[in-house]
Amino acid sequence: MLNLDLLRREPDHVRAASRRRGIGSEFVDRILELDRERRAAITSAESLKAEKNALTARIAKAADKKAAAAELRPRIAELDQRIAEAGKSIPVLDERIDAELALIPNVLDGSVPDGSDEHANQLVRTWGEPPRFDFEPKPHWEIGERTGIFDFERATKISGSRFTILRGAGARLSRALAQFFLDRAARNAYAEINPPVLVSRATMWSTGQLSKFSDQMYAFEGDDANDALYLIPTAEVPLTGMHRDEILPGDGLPLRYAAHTPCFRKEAGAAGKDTRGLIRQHQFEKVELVWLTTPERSFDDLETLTRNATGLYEELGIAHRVMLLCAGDTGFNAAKTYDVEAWLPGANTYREISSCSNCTDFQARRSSIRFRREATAKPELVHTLNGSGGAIGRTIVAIVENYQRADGGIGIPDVLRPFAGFASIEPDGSTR
RNA sequence: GGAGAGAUGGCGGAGCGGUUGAACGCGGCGGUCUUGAAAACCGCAGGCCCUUCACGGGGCUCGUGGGUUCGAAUCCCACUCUCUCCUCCA
Repeated sequence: MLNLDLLRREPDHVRAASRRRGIGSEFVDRILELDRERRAAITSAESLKAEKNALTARIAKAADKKAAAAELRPRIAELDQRIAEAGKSIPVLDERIDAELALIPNVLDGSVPDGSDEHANQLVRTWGEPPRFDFEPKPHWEIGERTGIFDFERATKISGSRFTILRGAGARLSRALAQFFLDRAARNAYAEINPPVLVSRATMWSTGQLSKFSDQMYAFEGDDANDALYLIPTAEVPLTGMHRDEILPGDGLPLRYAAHTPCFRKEAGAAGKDTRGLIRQHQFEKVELVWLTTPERSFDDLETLTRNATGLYEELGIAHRVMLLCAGDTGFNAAKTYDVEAWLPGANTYREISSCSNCTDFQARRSSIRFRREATAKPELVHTLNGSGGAIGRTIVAIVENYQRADGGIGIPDVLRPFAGFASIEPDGSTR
C-alpha cells in the first residue's frame, strides 16, 4: 500500500510514478480530496469528544456525583448527537480512501528503466554460453515423455490441463532440487521455514495478493467470507505474513527466510501460453527467499538476493542472464525487480526462472511490519524482498533441455548428483 | 465434534463502573556509584490517529464488534482465538 503521507506531501512525485507505470493519476486528486474531508471530520468530531470528556471528568470529580450528572446530562446528550453527526462520515471515507489506495502500485525506484513491456527490459549481465549440440535439441516435454519422467496425459486425466505427474527419476530429480536449493539457502544464512500453504483471507490481504492475484488464487469458501482459506500462490505470502503486526528489534535485521512449498495459481489470462510442458502449471514447487530488512540497505540486499538466485544456476552450469524489468513490466508490489532467465535450448530462448523484487515498505505498510533502530526509537516500516531460489519445475525444464544427449538421455549437473543419487537419466528412464 | 477455563503493555501478573493508559515484578532505556562491570539506588518509558513551524494540545486503544451508562479494562450480548479434559486422527 502506498504511503498516504507521501501522496499529501509530494503529489507530483506520485503522479510522475504513475505515468511511468502507464496508469492514470486522477486518483491523486480524488484521494487528496477524500483525505481532506476525512481529516476535517476527525478534527471536528474529536474536539466535540474532548468537550464531552471534560464534562464527564467534572462529574467524576464532583462531591455530589448524582447531582452533577443530573445537571450535565442534557448537555452531554446534545454533545453525543453532535459527535455522532460529525463522525458518521469517517468510516465511509476511510473505506473509500483504502479502496483507492489499494489499487495504486508501488513507486518505482529511480534505476528502473522506462518502457511498457518486456521489450524494454534491460540486460544487466549474462553468465555462461548456451550449449552447442551436434543434433537438433528437443523441447523438454518430448524428452520427458520419451524417458517417461513426465506423464502429462495421466495428469490431465486425474486433474486437468496444466498439471504434470513426475515419475521415477523425474520425481527424484524434483526432490533433489528442493534439497539442493534448501541446502544453498542454509549456506547463505536463510532460516528454513515450513509454513502452511493454506492461509486466511487476512493474510492474503495484508501481503497485497488479493488485489494482485485475486483471480489467480484457489480459495476454499468458509461459512462466511472471513473464514475462507486460500492456497498460496507463492511462499512469499506466509513468509512475510508471519510478522504481520509486529515491531521487530532493529539489531535482528535483516531476517532471511527460505521455504520450500507447493504454489497454486489459476493462470487465468494465460490461455494458450506455454500450454505444453511444465513451464506454466497450476501447481508447482519452489524455494522462496524472503528478506525483512532496513530501508537504507534494501537495494543492496536486492543485489545479494539476486546473486543468491543466480549462484544456483552457476552451480548447475545453466547459462542465464539477469534482466532489470522496465516500469511497465514491474509487478504491483515491487519498486524494482530483477528477473533471472535461464537459457532453454528447446525453445531457443531465455525464459524466466526466478524473479527477485524489492517491495520497499509497500508490503510492510499494509502488513504493518515494523522495526525499532534503538530500544527507545519510534517504529519504522521494514523493507521486504522476495525472490525464488529457485523454481523447481522450471529448473527441471532447464536441466532436461540443457543436459539432453543425442541418444535421448539426460545428464545430471555434478552438484546435483549427491542429492539425486544418480548421474544421468537414460533414454529408457533408468538412472546411472 | 463434546465439556470447561481464559484472553490486560516486550514478558509475567493486579485491577470496588469515576484522576487506571493501567499497580507490582522481570526485562528495556537514561543516570548515580565503580578503574570497568555486576549489585544497589534514582529517573524514563506502549501503539495508532488528529492538530501545531515548534513546545504542546486532543482523540482512540486492555482479543474483535456491538450494547447498557453522564462515565466501561471493569456490567450485558455476539464473534474470534488460546488452554485443559474427552472424542477422533496422519
